Amino acid sequence: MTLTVASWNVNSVKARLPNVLDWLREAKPDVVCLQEIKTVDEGFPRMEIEDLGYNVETHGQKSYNGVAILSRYPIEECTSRLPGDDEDEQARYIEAVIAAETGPVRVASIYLPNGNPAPGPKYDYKLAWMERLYSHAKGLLELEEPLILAGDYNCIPRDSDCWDMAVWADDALALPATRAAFKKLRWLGLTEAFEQLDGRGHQYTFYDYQGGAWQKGYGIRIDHLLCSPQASDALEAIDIHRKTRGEPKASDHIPIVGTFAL
DNA sequence: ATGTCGTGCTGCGCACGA
Repeated sequence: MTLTVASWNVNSVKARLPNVLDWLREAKPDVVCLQEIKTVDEGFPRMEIEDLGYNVETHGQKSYNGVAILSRYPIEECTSRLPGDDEDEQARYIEAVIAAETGPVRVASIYLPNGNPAPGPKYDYKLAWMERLYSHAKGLLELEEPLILAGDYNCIPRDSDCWDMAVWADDALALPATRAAFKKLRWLGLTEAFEQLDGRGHQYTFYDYQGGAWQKGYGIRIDHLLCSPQASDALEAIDIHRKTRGEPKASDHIPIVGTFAL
């Protein structure tokens, strides 16, 4: 059996509904982690997606942020709060246990803060959020189960993951402290799926709407699947579905899809 | 730097976030 797990920042699920439905019909992913749904739970196009055979869990917010998990398999536990800050109102995390054929698989949909401008309070929030994610992931890894933390990490891990490092050097997505926090997360024992099976430079998951970035090839790789050892051992393929970026009314992000023997 | 996009109110143009 294989389980495909995708991550896609859709930049408004309501504005993107035709694109999302087309892609679900074509790619038929088993599990999808969505980010930036930009709607409250009641506004999520639940029925349209359920009609394609998905169970749906959302953690929405008005206007900004918002995450969701779609699954062709039953969703067991589901929580939508990253521990560590009771004051945090931003909907950036949802975690669920998927009842896959071979057993439970824990999946989280992550929308890590952008952090610009840096330095500043937004960057402080980003780094604090990454520290909270680190602490939470540490606990999850102790469960020793297949775990996939999928999402828009707003982190460019390497210079070769962007089209021109000179442009991004001072950006919150590439600053040394951002990379260090991302590295620290991986050092817990999480494997980045793309790095494990591919690792080439310049394989982007985001192209800005501005300045004809898509046409010029000016992209960055910021959407990642981080895998526990039990998930990493089962990883068979990783694909970036570039075709979606060329469609009318495309999201600025591209889905990344992992295939697991789970 | 910018030939951008989506949301929602200050509302039919603008501010904000990305």
